[in-house]
Amino acid sequence: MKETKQEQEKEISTEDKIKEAARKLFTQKGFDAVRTRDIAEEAGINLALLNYYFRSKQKLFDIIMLENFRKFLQLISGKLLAEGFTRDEKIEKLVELYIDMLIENPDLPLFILNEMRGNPSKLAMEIDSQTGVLRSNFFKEIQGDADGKIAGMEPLNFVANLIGLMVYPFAAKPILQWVTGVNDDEFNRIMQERKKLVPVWIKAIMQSSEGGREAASR
Amino acid sequence: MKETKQEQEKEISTEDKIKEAARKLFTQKGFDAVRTRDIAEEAGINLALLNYYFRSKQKLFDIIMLENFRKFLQLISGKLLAEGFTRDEKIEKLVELYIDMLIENPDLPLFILNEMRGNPSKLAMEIDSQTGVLRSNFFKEIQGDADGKIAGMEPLNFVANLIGLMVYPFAAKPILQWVTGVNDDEFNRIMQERKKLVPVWIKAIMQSSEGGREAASR
DNA sequence: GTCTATAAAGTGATAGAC
DNA sequence: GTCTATCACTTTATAGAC
Repeated sequence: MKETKQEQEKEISTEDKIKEAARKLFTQKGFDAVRTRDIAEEAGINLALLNYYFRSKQKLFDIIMLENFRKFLQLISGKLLAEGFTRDEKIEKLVELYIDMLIENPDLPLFILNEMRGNPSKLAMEIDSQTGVLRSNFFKEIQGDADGKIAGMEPLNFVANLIGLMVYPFAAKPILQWVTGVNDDEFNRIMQERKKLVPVWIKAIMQSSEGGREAASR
Repeated sequence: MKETKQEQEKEISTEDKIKEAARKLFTQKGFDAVRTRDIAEEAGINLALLNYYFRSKQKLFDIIMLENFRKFLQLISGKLLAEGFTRDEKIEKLVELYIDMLIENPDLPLFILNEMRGNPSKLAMEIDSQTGVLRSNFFKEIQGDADGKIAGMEPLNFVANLIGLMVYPFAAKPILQWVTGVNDDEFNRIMQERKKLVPVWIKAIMQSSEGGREAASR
């Protein structure tokens, strides 16, 4: 019989089918815009099964949300930053890992930005405990100056610039494609190039900010 | 009688009260997350009046959406760019105007990003005709090179970097505040400073990208 | 585990009195 | 113009048969 373990080509449990359908839709459209019926249809199962496996739409969403946050934060909190690399090397590796992840998950940035808008503190604590990232970790690893600044910049500016240069093109992908007429393949090619470019730009920004204090560093 | 034109302190028409309540809620939370009842309550009026003045929730949303887009695009399409300024001057003025606008309307970026995700082309054409911005205008004014690049960069990279450095801190405001522990006042102070910093950073980025082709421009 | 049928609550919109 | 009451429909969630 063809009833063994691989019926057609992939054997996915019903629970996972629902979860994957939910991940896709929730990440793309957010909690309110998705109906449980959409998820059931996308998963190819009956509506009642959703409540059988996950107690409610909200609980299913919470699971997806936590996993999405973890995916987004694990790179920042990763051991990478703790190894023996220089600051520039840390930035180079972080950018490469991050942009690769973003090419695979282009909807993640907007999802995160939207979720953080609503419940920053409530979510944040949950995430902190789940991922083990104390929010100061990132800074310790990236080396602040004696006055708490990074290369002469406000920490907020440094983080905003670094994360923004990585994340913003993905959050604004439709706008940028509309403005520039770039198609999906070209977009991904440009993002690949940005893996090398963003670290260069970040260094240029840091040098322009450091300029005022120490005339020559080498 | 106290029934003249200024009863308590401000005389706002019911229609405008509804519109302002709708603008606030729609811009903050998006179409799906807002109930018509929320708008009515926020406006301090009855639910039925919403449908009396605006035929439906959707029509009310469309009005807000168009106004939000116009606010976001008018600076890019403004006459500023067409005056006799140099490229650097154009960037300086654009950044200053933009960040001032964003400080006044911090929810605008996320709203725009979310709306553009769904219906880029449909919306885009509507906007184009409403605002009179052909999407190429911005590039003409900002001076591309002979090969279509801007200071040696892909146009998409130039736009993403420029807009991203202005917009991203506002889109990610809660995250950045959580990570850095910065309060609202400090955040706004840093954004004020960014009006001067972003142009400097953009120039640093352009120089690092131009480096490969022309050794010295001055 | 999976389905159909339906309950229970929410939500946009309108009718009609004032 | 503004209100109350209510309709019509959607949506989440569950009960119960198989």
